[in-house]
Amino acid sequence: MSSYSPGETAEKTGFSIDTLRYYEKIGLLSEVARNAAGRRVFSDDDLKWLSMLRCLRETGMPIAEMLRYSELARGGGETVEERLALLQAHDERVEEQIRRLRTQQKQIHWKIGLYRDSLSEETPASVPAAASASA
Amino acid sequence: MSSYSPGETAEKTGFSIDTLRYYEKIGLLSEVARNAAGRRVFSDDDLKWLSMLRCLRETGMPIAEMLRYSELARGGGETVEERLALLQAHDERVEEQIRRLRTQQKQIHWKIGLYRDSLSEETPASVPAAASASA
DNA sequence: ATCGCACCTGGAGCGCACTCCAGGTCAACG
DNA sequence: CGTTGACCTGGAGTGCGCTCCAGGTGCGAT
Repeated sequence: MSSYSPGETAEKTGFSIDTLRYYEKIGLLSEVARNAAGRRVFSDDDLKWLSMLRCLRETGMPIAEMLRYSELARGGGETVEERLALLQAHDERVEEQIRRLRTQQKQIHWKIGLYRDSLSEETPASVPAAASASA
Repeated sequence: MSSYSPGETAEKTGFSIDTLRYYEKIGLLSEVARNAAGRRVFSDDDLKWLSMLRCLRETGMPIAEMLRYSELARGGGETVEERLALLQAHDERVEEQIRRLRTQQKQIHWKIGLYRDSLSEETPASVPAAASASA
């Protein structure tokens, strides 16, 4: 197997058909092949590329930068250094993102702790041990 | 000290003055105090609340849900359970977010590795050992 | 007195990343 | 031969979260 209808591609990549068309239109996807009827035919390479796009997208890379990356990727071997630099910069942002999430998660955990405490202080007189018994 | 001008507040919280006004308008900030001239005067409590909002926002909680949380917070002690549940649910999403980022980061690292390899294969004839020597 | 400045208001505008729509084509199925 | 369904196009619309703007006010410094 090596070619996929738009529907299959949407299903496999998690992008909607509309998004696939949109990505092609703005140049993230460089001229997808067509069959006799003018319908898109995605290749295995397209799927691989889409999976890379998905990864970049979900880690928060803006479309403009993915576009830059796509252009480089089309540019052949001379652009490898620049692509490397771009990915490394992005990787650092992802790292930073994770660090921040963890820091903020601590704040959330602390708040959750406060709420837990305030709930356990509230029980003494009110409920005669209704719900929540053992762990 | 215990009261802050809009400008100070913006500086300390990282929200723009416009955003502070917007948050008050939509109800994330419940009637900020005013001085004689009608200008906002933020309290220490406001700053604490804003820091919580910032934390939720940056971990990806949509405004609609922060709104729900704000309403609960205004609702007094009876809403503690619900606030707890809300934060716990959010915490799980944050956890999931971190997991996904890490997974995707692996894909990025792998790609970076490919680029590194393809660069080191390119050197043999060209450069006579210019940059990058040890380590 | 008047200037500059930080702030006020209501409402319009923006950037991003899609998402939806109307109207049309083609292939296959009954 | 008619209908269905997946797909096509260009372009308009959407949702989110701000951000900007015009026009105005009050206060301290010159």
